[in-house]
Amino acid sequence: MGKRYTIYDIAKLSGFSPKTVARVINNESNVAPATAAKINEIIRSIDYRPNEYAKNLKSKKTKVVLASINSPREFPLQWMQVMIERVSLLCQEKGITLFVEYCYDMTSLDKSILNTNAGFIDGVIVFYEVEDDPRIRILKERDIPFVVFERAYDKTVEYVGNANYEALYSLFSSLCRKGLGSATMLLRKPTLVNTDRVNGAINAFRDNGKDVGSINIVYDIAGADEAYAFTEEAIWKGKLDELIFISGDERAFGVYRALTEKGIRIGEDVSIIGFDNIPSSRFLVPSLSTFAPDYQGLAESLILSLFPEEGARIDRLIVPEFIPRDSLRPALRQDFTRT
Amino acid sequence: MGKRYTIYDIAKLSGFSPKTVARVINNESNVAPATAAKINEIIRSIDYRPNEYAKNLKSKKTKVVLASINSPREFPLQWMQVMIERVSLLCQEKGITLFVEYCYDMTSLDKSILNTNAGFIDGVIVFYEVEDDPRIRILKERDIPFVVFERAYDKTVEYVGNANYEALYSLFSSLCRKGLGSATMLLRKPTLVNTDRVNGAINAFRDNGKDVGSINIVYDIAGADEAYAFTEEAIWKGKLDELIFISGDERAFGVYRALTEKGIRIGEDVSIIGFDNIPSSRFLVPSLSTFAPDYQGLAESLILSLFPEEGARIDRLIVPEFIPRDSLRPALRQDFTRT
DNA sequence: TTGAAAGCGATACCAC
DNA sequence: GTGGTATCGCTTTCAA
Repeated sequence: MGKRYTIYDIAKLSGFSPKTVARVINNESNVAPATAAKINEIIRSIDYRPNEYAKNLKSKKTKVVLASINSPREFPLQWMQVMIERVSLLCQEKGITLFVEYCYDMTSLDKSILNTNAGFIDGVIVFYEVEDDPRIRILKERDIPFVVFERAYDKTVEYVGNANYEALYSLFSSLCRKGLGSATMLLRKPTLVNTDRVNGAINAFRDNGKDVGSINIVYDIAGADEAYAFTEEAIWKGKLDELIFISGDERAFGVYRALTEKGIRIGEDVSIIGFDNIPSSRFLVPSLSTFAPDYQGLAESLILSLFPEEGARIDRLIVPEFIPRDSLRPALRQDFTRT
Repeated sequence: MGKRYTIYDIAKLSGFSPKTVARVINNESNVAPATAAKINEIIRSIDYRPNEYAKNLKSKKTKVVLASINSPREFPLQWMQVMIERVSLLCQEKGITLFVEYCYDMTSLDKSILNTNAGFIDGVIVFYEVEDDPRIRILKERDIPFVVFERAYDKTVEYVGNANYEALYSLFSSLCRKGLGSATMLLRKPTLVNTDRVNGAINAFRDNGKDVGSINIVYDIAGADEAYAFTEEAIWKGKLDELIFISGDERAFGVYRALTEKGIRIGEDVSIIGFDNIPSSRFLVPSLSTFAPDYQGLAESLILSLFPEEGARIDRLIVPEFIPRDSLRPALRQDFTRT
C-alpha cells in the first residue's frame, strides 16, 4: 500500500531502459512517439511521481525560493500578505517552490532555513531589511542569490520596490499647486523607504516655491497607537497641519480616531493620506486617500530578478497609484485622474 | 569558490571513515569523545552543511509541512497572516520546513506542490476548506497526513479551530440575560464555522427564554461592501436589530460606515460585535467589540496533530476570548471579565 | 568504537 | 532512438 514507483519500475513495466523512461519524463528528444506513448500510459496508470530528493541529488533541478520575513513585533501589516500571495501564485506558475519563513529575532537565526540549508535554496526574497542585516551577511557569504524588497540599506544589493520618492514628489507637487501650505509626515523609522518618501515631499515643496520648514517630519510612529497619541497631542497643542501623510493605512486609523474624538472634520478641517491601500481604507468615514502599490508587478519583478528571463524587463521601482478619496479637502481633491 | 564539502571530505580531513563522520553529525552514540571533538572541529572550520537531498534520498529525515491556502478572491483576511506567522515560527523551532502555497482555483491544482510533490511533504494544513475539497481528495488518495483549520465538511477528517459554537453560545447567553431582544448575524457562507456560530447564538436565545425568531441570519455578506449595502438597506427599511454580529472584523467596517453616514450611534442605538480581533478594531470609533482567537494555541494544535508528541495534549477546539468594547451598549457591556 | 559496502532514485555521459 | 553504467552525498546494515 502506498508503494512508490520509480523509473526502474516503469522501465520494467514498459520493457524499455530507465534512461528512455527518463527521456520521456523530461520531454527530451530522440524518443520514438510510440515509445513515449507507451511509457506515458504506464506513468499515468500507476500515478508515478518522481522523487524530489533523487531528482536534485545529482543535479539541482528544482528551483526553491525562500521568502524571509523579518516580522515587526506589531501585528503584521496587510500589504505583506498580499505580496506573499502574489509571489506564491507566481512561483506556482513557474514551477518554483516557495518557502516562507518569519523571523522575529535578527540575532538568533540559528534554526532558520536561511542559515541551515545552504545549497537547498536558489533564491531569497528579503522582506523588512534592517541595517547590517545578518540575513544579507549570510546570503553573501554563501553566495545565494537574493533580492531585497524596497530600497536596501546595503547599496551593493539588488532590490525591487515602490517608487517612493516619485510617488510622494508627484503627489505633493500636485497638492502644493492646489494651495497646500503645511503638512505632517508620520513615519515609523528613518528607513530608506521613509527617507525617500520624506525627500519626495520636501523637494516637491521646495520646487513649488513653498517653505520647506512647513513640513513636519515625525518618526517613531510604530503603529496606530503612536499615531493616535501624536495626533491627540498635536490637537491639544493647536499644532495640527493642513494635511497628515501617514506611512501605512493601518496607522491612519489612529489618526482618524484622535481626530474624530476631538470633533475635527477629516476632509474639511484637515486632510489625511495613507499608503498601501488596504481594503478597509475605503470604509473609513470619510474614506481614506492612499497609495495603491502594484503588488502583482512587484511580485513579478522580485521573481524576475532572482531568475532573469530572456527579454523580460525588470522594473525595479514601480510607481504606486494615488487613490484620492474623501479624506482630502475638496480643494486638494480635484484634478486627480483616477485610473 | 563555494565548493561544497561532503562527509567524504571530512572523513579524509579527519582520518576517520565517512560513517564515523555521519555518526558525529547525527549525534549517534558509540563515538569516542576525542573522535567527535576532532570531527566537530573540522565541521566547524569548513562550515559544512549537509546536502538536504542526499539526506532525504535514502530515508526521509526532514519534516516538511505545507500550508495550503485556498485564497478567497477578496483581499486576504488578516487573521490568516497571523496564523501563518505563528505556524512558521513554531516550525522553525521544531526543525520543520514550511511551504506556503496559495491556490485560487480549486479546479486547477495541477501545478500545485500539493498535487505535484507527493512523498516530499509530510503533512499539510488545509485552510479554507470547501465542500468536496479536491485537496482533501488528493491528500487522502496519496495518504498524506493533514489537518483542516476550522471544522471540516468532511466528517472523517481531523481539524483544529476556534470553539465557535461555545463562543457564540456563551456570548449570547450573557447578552440575553442583560436584556438583548433581537440580533442580526451577518455571515459569508453557511460554512460549518458559520453554522456553528449561528447555532450557538440561536440556542442561547432559546435557552434564555427568548424568541428565536428575533435572530435574523443573513448570508452572502462576502466583504465590507456587502455589509455596507445590507446595513444601509436595513436602516432604510427601519429593520435594524438591537445588535449586529458580523463574522470578521474587516467586514464590520462596512457596517460602521453605513451606520455612521446615517447618524445612527453605534454603542448606543445599536451594538456591533465582530470576530478576529484585528488591531484596527480598537481604533474604530467607537472601538469594536470582538472575539480574539488564540492564534498561538491554534498553531500549536495544528502542528501537534500533524506530528503528535508524547504527552502533549491537543486542543482541537480553542475558545476565543471575547473582547467587549465601546461598540456595545452600556447595558450589554457590563459584567464581562476582561482577562 | 569503527569501517566497508550496498543502496536510495534520479541524472549524465558515452556507447551502440 | 536506445541502453549501460557511473555518479550525486548521504543512510543503513553488517561485520570487524
